[in-house]
Amino acid sequence: MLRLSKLTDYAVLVLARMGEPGPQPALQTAPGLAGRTGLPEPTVAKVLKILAQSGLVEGLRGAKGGYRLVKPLPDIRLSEVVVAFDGPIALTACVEGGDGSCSAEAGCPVRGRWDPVNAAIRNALAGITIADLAGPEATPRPFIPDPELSLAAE
Amino acid sequence: MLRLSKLTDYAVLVLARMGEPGPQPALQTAPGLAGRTGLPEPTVAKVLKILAQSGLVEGLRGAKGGYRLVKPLPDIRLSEVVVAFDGPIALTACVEGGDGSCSAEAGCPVRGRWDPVNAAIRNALAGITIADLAGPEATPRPFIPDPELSLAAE
DNA sequence: GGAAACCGGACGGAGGAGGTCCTATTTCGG
DNA sequence: CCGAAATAGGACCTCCTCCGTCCGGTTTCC
Repeated sequence: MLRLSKLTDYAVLVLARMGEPGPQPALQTAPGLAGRTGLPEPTVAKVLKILAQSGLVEGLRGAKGGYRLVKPLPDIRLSEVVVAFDGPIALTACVEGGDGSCSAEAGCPVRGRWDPVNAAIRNALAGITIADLAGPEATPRPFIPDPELSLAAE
Repeated sequence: MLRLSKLTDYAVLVLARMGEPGPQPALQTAPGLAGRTGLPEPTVAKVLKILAQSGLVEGLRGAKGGYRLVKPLPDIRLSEVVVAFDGPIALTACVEGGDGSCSAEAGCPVRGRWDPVNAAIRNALAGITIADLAGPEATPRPFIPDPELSLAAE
């Protein structure tokens, strides 16, 4: 139903918790965040692993290790999180170079016309930061979408 | 991967074919459209049934029956098609009134903050018509998204 | 050297989407 | 009056993807 995956949802929650000030403002462990978010610990660990692979958080190994935000919440765009978990934002499979999987590729009237739609979605998600979703204590920055991106003429 | 369902994709194709002028500009049968789009006939029939239920096309029964567009392609918003097949546009399950399904509902830092995101997606999809996806022969109308909807302040 | 924590991958179950088919109903044409 | 053509509305089954979990390996601090 045009849903993003549950992992993405969890990731926003985890990032929001990591961003709020506390006793350990910088370094947080997976078990600790699991307890604080109310999510099961293996799931939180998986989320953090993916976030680390994407470069949105930094993982420090060893005892007294943990995860640390690489940049503050207002600088993390929602689109970055979505891409990390759901892959490139593309509403249809008919995007990346025609690999012949589409049977009616030749003479398809909508060939290549989904790109402006994808760009519009991407733009919408890029205009919202995790700070916007985390709460009012974070400092949101206003965002004006570029009209050219909403319906890009070729 | 933030994909919309295949049926939605097919629906756009079918609508695009229905909109282009031809020998029978108004009335088209499911088998005929199947042959013209290259899609399997039962699938096209299913798509048309759903489109008819949503009021986007009108079905005429009996021999010499078929389907007819209710309004021209430039008046059909992509969001209408998406809603018809994928249901209400909501990126997360945490939207409609808290039914207790969310375990960490109380004290959830992102509670209710997804609504602006959903509105932004909805706005992006509403700003594109099937005519925009069908080809240049249809008359596109320029669209300027409302910045207020992209990141609605409460 | 042991404990704590991250890293990477693998595995199985559950849920939803996709595709097909069947029957009933309506309408046109002979 | 009857048969053909086409829509209407389901039911059904299969397959694929996501989700949650777990395991072994590695790194670092006490």
